Amino acid sequence: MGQLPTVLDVATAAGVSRQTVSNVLNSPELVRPATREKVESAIADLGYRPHASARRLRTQKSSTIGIRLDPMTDGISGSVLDRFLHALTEQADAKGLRVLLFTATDPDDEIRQFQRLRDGADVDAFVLTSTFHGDPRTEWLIENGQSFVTFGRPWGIDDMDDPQHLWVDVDGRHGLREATMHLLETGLTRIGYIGWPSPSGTGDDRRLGWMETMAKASGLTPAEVDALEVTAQEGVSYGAAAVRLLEDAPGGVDGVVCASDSLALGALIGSTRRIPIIGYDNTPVAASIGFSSVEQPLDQVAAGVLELLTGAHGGKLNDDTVTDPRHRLVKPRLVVRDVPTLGVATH
Amino acid sequence: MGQLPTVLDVATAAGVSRQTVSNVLNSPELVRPATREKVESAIADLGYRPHASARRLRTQKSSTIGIRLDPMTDGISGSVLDRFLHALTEQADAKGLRVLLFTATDPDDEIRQFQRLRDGADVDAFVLTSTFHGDPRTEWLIENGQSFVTFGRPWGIDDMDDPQHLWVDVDGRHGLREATMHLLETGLTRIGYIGWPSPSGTGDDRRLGWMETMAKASGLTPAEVDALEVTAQEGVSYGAAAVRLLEDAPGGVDGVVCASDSLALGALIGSTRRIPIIGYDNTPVAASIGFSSVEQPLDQVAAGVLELLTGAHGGKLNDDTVTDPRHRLVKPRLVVRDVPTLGVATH
DNA sequence: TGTCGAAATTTGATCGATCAAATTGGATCG
DNA sequence: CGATCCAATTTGATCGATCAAATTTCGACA
Repeated sequence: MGQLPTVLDVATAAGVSRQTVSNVLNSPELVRPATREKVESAIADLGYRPHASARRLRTQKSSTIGIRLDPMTDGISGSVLDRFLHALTEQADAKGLRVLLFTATDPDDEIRQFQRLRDGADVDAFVLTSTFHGDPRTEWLIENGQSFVTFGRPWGIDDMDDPQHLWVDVDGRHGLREATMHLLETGLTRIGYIGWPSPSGTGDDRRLGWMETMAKASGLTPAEVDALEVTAQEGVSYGAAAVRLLEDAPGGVDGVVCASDSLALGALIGSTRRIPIIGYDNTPVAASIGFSSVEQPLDQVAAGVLELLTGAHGGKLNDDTVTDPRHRLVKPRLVVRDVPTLGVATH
Repeated sequence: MGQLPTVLDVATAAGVSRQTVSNVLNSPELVRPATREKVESAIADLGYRPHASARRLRTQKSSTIGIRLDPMTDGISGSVLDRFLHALTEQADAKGLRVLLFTATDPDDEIRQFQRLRDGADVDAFVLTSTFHGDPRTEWLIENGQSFVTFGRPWGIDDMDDPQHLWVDVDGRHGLREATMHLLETGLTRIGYIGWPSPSGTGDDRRLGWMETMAKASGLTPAEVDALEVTAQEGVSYGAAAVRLLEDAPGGVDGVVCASDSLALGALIGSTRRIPIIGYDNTPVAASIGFSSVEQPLDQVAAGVLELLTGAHGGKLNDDTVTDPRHRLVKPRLVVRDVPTLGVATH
């Protein structure tokens, strides 16, 4: 009860040497099956667990991933990071990796944290979220040879195919194609779009999905399609204002797809007619209120991140092994729900 | 560029020994000011950072706190854990502590994780959230002499004052007193309550706040007050159904306070008259839609947790030092917002 | 000025694991 | 049957820091 067992205790119990125990753990193929079994049962008997810090000191690896906890992406979609974090932690666990959190007030501060965590050998890779155009963080990480993967494409034109930049992202364009197509298939024609002002990497990508679907399958003229787009800042009240614009315009709208659940919720609240509205992110709000939304497959994103991180190049480029692609683009899924009866009493 | 500097490098540069450098870092009072300055400037020059794993190996402490990431407290209030986590990480950082995440599928699995993390010397304390009556986790932690603090009181009658159990919690009763009083002060009388079915530690506590305020300040008879309470499961649709019950009952209601924002949102949606409704948690949804809600001071909770953890007894009981209280009860704050115009077009 | 005790600093050992090199044991083959 | 080679295992050294004990320096005081 007093002391935790060490490799030496296990070795003694199994009648072998330290190193053999270590080998059973790290390179089982070097150990004869009979020996391995002896050691394994000794490990089980003593309840031995390797001492993480000792191992890290020796190997100079931490088996830990650092991720910044955003200062609450305030608004409704904060839960996306939350769910991603959960998926990441769960799957990292399964691979023997730990997830360490940190916070930062701004990108420069975040870089300072990178430095601190790297120097302390606390983490050996980082996962970045909410990347943006010309992000100084990825630049720093690349320059300093740090392993990292971003959740989100680098939106700068040049960076997108930078072989040193590993990324995983969700194909928002595909998501909005699905959403738009879904409404068109129910017989509606004039599908509006409420999105964020350009330029916005993610926003422009989603918008494109709506636009190309409308061009192809709505039967409207390009000018008519253009008139069905409204841009609004992120936020429920902006969504409400936007939907009114669409409804009051000549021709009106039959349905609306939005760049976010916040906008969709606003649209739902602001709408005077009961038209179907589709959001993005499938947040708990969408589920609670009951409107359709595009769901990001965050477990697939997490899996992708870990694959890239632990893959052949271990997050670092290795010029000759160009087997795996250096990024993953996963497809979101439309979750269809009935139009909710917002603000209308049922009795 | 190649190697990170170690204590020895710093010592050489400053013309002192390893241990002196170590002392400057850990027990500055042992070092003469002149020497300390020399060492400090050497540290700055070389950009030295102590190697966390080496230190942990030697001291047998990890300076790391483990916290379980809940499997998405699905519903709207998930963001509470999120915000708590953020506050905790931020303040832990400031104290040189790290926050390590883990997940678990059920309490037993969580106990297995405790064991794993303890044995690997990965963490030296745990923070538990969502504790419940007769929680096996706290039992295990106490039995095994593990440091921990819970966010949430132990609701079992016996456990509440268990000196081995450190906890921090939010005074929900106070929060509902404030909310109820606020509505009474605006001249309303019949304030209804939508809460969770008993027994529910948190729920019963909040309900009490409403009840005692009504008894004292509403001028209604106990029977009349009783009639203003409706219990509902957590969830938007249940909140909507509950508010209808209240409105349709003889006498109706002038306003409603709820045990959660989900219920409040439901009440808002389900309500046919435009009565003020107050939620609990001040989630992003409350802020977006714009209804009043009771906000938990999560940064104070985080601060309390860390104080207890790093305090005199370091999270572990030390029978003779009974100076600090072993728990903190912090007061929430009512965030007042105008009644939203849900589902009513403004033009 | 010399002595003594406290303060400041240094040296040697250690935490628990893995790496690198050395050693042992077996099977193969001329 | 003995030399050779490969597989399996062991031994010694090390990662970077702190602890414990030994040593030096310093200041006060007789």
